[in-house]
Amino acid sequence: MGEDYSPEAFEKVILQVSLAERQRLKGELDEYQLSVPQYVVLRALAHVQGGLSMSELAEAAGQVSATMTGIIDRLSERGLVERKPHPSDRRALQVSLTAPGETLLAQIGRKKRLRLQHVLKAIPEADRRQLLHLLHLYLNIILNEAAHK
Amino acid sequence: MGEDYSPEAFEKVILQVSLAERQRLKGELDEYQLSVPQYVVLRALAHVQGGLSMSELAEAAGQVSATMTGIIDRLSERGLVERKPHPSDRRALQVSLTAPGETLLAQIGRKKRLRLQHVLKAIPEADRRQLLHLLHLYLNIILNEAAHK
DNA sequence: TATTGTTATACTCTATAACTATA
DNA sequence: TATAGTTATAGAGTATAACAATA
Repeated sequence: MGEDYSPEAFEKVILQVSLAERQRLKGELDEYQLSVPQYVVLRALAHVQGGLSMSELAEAAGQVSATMTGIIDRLSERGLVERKPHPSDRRALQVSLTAPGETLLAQIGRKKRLRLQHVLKAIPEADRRQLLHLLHLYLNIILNEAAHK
Repeated sequence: MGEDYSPEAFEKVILQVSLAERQRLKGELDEYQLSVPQYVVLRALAHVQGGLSMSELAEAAGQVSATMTGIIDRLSERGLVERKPHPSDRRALQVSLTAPGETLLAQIGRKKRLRLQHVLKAIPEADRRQLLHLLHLYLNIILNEAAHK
């Protein structure tokens, strides 16, 4: 209430939220020795039957495939993901979570959920719903805009 | 309206917004050959009379001072910031924006404002105000939590 | 010819440990 | 002794260009 409403104010708070969330995520992942890009990849692979190709992963993470090679190298050295041949295209690979990868992801999810419940307790229920709704709205707009670039 | 309300849904949308915003920011900064951490530093220095010390900058950007040395090295090679001796403590420095640094920051600000106005047009005015309000609320909670760690 | 993925290369960010100059 | 900042070192992420294998 009483905030200055302007594009500048909006831009500033969005930037701060984005930076603070990433900082916090990095801190949460520290204990698992996972980087943010590695976590993004693990999440992208969750619940995807048959896995994703390297180029699909690169696309999902907003990176170039040469970058993804390195990320998957490190994740697969740790046994969290695996590269399998693509059934019909011999140029391509199918990357998927291993059992330990799924277990780790579930463990991180539980921890994040607990922490978030604690944060959300500080927001009245009606506001929580409203915030979730507006964030979806905002996300759809910026994703749509990004797609049209 | 009608979104699934749950900590999982909340966590997911916050993560997506945070990642998408950073991605977009990176894209916007590309044309100025600035990285996100460099931009964060320039912003931290804006409107700060007399500048900040290396350790204050590191604190503001959530990094260790050895990291900040490199970031400031690159920004000052480009003439966007400068290191001056601290007036009373001969161990410390005062880092501040140069005139070109201020000009560049203002230029980026104009561009970001134009783009954001375009995005915000897609959100009804009442929702914009509400979203801004709720983002401030959320930001205060997570910053507060981070400070108590 | 075009696409999939990797390798080679170069640069930025990141942290830790060791160091210097000063407080 | 403690603090401010840098250097040395190592590793991760990032992009571009060149490449091999396959489509």
